Amino acid sequence: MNVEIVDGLRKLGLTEYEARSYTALVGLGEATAREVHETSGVPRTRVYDILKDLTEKGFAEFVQGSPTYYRAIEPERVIERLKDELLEAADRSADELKNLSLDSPGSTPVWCVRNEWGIKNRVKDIMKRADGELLIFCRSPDFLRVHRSDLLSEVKRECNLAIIVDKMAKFEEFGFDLQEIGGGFEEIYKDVMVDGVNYSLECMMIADGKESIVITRIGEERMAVVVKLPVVSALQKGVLEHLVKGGLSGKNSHPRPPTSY
Amino acid sequence: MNVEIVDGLRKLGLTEYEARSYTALVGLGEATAREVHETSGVPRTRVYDILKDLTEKGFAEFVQGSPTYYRAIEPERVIERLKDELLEAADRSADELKNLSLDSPGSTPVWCVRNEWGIKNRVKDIMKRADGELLIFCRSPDFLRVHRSDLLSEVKRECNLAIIVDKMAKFEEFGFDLQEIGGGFEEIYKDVMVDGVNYSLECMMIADGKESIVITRIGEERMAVVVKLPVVSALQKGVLEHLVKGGLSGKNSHPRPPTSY
DNA sequence: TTCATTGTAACTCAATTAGTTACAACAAAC
DNA sequence: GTTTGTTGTAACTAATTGAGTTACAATGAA
Repeated sequence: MNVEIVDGLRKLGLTEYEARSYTALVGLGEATAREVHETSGVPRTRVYDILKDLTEKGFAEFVQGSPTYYRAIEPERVIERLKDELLEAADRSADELKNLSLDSPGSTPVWCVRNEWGIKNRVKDIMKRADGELLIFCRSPDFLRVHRSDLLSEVKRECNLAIIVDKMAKFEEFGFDLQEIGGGFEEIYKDVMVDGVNYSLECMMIADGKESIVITRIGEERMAVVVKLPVVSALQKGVLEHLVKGGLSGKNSHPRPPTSY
Repeated sequence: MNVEIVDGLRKLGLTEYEARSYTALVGLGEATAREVHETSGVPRTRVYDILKDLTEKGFAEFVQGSPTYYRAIEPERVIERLKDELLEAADRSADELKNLSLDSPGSTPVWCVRNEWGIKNRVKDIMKRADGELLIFCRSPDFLRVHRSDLLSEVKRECNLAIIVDKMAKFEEFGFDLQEIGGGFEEIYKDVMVDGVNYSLECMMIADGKESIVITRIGEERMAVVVKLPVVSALQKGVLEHLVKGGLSGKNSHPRPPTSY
C-alpha cells in the first residue's frame, strides 16, 4: 500500500481507512469489498462502512449485487474538488482574519521566532526592508548558502551590503565580497555552554542601524530574535564596526555582546 | 469567537484550541496568555501549551518575560503557507493515483452514484459525450434550473437536444424547446411508496441511444444510475419516444418502466 | 446439508484533543 | 511579614474519533 498517497489523502481530510480503500479502488478498477480489503489491508468487516461512506462523499460509485461492486471516481476529479474546497476555506479564513487584525504596529520592539519557516521569513523581511545599508555578521556557511539567492533577489540594488565573517576560510566557496572580523574577539561571539546546552551565534543582521535580527542555535533548535529598536540596533552596529576595524583600542572595556537578550 | 474562521483553520489542520488561540492573537495584536485565554475561551492553563506550539509551528512569535507576550504572524503569510503545503500534497497524490489507475474501461456497465457532487458530474459527463442526440425526460424544474447552464455550454452544437417533460405547466419559465409527454402514462413514471420511502423519478437522459443516466429521489436522498449498455439505453429511448408520440396503440403491453434497475 | 462468502452490528482499544485540578514561583498589596 | 493574586508547569480526567476485533445472520454455491 502506497504510503505517500495515503498520507497525501489524509492531509486532504480522509481517514486512513478511507485513503487506503480509495487508493485500492483506484488501483483495482472495479472491485468487491473483499478485494479492497485484500489490497488495502483494511479489516474486511470495516470495508463495508468505509466504501459506503466513500460513495456518500462522492469518491466512489457502486452496483448493488452479491457481491456489490465498487469503483473509484477518477482521482483527478476527486482531488480537484478537495483542493477547491480547501482553498475556499483558506481564502475565506484569510479574508476574515485580515479584517480582524489591527494593523497597528504594536509597541513591543523585540520578538522571538522559533520556527524554521518563520525565521526564514524574518530574514527575507529584513533584507527587503534594508534601505541604505545591510550589515551581516555570519558564522555559519550554511546560513549564507540557504539565503544566498535571497541576498541577490531581496536586497535593494542601492543598498550597501557588508558581510562580515568570523573565519574567511570557512566561506571560500562564496562569490560575495566578504570581510573577516578582527582577531581577539572570539570571546564576544564564541559558543557557550549553559547547563549542558550549547548556545551558538549563527548570524546577525542589521538594517540601516535601526532594525536587527540575531539568529542563534540553542541546543538542537534555532531561534531568531528580531529587534526593531533603533537604539539597540545602532549599538549592535557600532560594536560590529569596531570589531571589524580591528578593535576597541585594547583595554578590557568589552561592550555587551550583541546576542544579549 | 468567530466560528467561521475557527472552522476554516481546523480544515487546514489546526486543532480547535490552536485555531481559537491564533484567531484571538490576530485580533489582539500583542497579548499575554491570559488575554488570549479571555478572548478565545481556551482554558487559561492550556493556553501556555497552545501558544508554545503555535510558535513552534510558525504561527506566532513571542517575547520572554513576566508575563510573556505573544503576537500572531500575519495571517496572509500563515495561510499562504498552509495552502501551499496542501496543494503540494494534493498534486503529488493526484499524480501517483493517476499512475496507479488502470484506464481499462471496466466491464460493469451500470453504476450508482449517491453523492450530489458525483451526480452533477455524471450529468455533465453525459451531456459532454452526447454526439448526435440527447434525449431528456425531466419531471423536476429544479433539475433543469440547476443544469440549465450546463445544457447550454456542455452539449455539442450539432447534437440534437430533445427535452420532454411530464407537465408543461411546471416548466413555463424555461426558454428551452420542450415537449410534453403523452397522457395516460403516469403509471410508468409516477412516484411510488415502498416501506414508507418515496421513490420519485426526477430525470432521465439518454445519449445517442447507448448511454443513459436515471436520477431518482429515494426518500430524502438522491441517486443516479448510470448505464453504458447500448441495449438498455436504446430500449429506454424507444420507450420514451413511443410515449411522446402518443402511446403504444392502447393495450396493456406496458414496457418495463425506465427506472428499473 | 454443509461450507465459505457476504454483509451488519456491536464491540474494544488506542490516540488525540478538550477540559480540570493542584501547586510552585513570584510579585504586588496590605 | 503575611496575604492575595497572577504567572506558569505538570499532571490529571473526560470525550471523541478512528483503528482494529468479534459475533452472527443471510445468502448462495457445492
